[in-house]
Amino acid sequence: MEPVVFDALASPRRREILRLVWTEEQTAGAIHKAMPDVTFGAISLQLRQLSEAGLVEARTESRNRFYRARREALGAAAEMLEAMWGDALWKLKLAAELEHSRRGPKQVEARSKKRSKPKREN
Amino acid sequence: MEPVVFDALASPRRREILRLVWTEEQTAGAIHKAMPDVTFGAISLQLRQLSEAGLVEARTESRNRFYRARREALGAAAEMLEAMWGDALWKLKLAAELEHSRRGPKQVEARSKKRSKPKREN
DNA sequence: CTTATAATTTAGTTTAAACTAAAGTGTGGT
DNA sequence: ACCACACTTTAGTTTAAACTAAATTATAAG
Repeated sequence: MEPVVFDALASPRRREILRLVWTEEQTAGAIHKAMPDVTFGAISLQLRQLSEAGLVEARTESRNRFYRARREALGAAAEMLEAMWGDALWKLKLAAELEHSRRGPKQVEARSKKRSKPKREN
Repeated sequence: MEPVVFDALASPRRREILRLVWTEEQTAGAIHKAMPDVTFGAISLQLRQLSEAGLVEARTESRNRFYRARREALGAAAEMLEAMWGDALWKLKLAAELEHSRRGPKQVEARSKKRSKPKREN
């Protein structure tokens, strides 16, 4: 077991991404839609880390990028994760951990929403 | 598997402490002697974290405190750790990770050494 | 060519983890 | 009573991780 795996699994965000791509591949966008409390950029950065740790692999199809877990790279950790997701309270614990591990500036609002035609003054 | 276990194992320092108390109990002092790159206080804090995570237990005997791993609390993680320590390069990787995960002020010298009789001016 | 969509990358911000130094606690020896 | 020893705790410092916002890349479609 490579030490880098421990680092990758230390983050509740990355563990949740792993769960989402555990049994079937998902696009980066779909993963983001499942975790709308952070920006798309944040998800992309975590996907990069998982990828570099060898815990997920990606495939490009037109404009989409599909990710899936490399379960064979996780060894005994796969059992740990599945045991965790089997816990009736895992979702509650995840929420608490995500809250705790937050860093950086808080999101200003529910994200700008790009007012339809602000092109007035130019 | 409790999420707190992933957090505890994320630190190379804590993983190394676990290794030291894996097969036989060790005093806090002995653990510190094995990791003289940090202060006794730093070791004590990490032992507290491991203790609160349920990964070690302690017993007091006169002025000493003996710690040992609670391997039964680690489940599949025990295999992961042993697999890691079986890697021929684990010691090298540990050193790199310890260096990387350092925080806080650098140690001023090789630690004061308390000059024998500085009581001159008073 | 232009615009929209999907995703990545870059630069900058916030926060908790890992530390140090020093003070505190408790036990044992003289 | 005092001091040394073994260890823990507290207060304060440094740093990387996790984020945001914005710029960028790349593909597709009118």
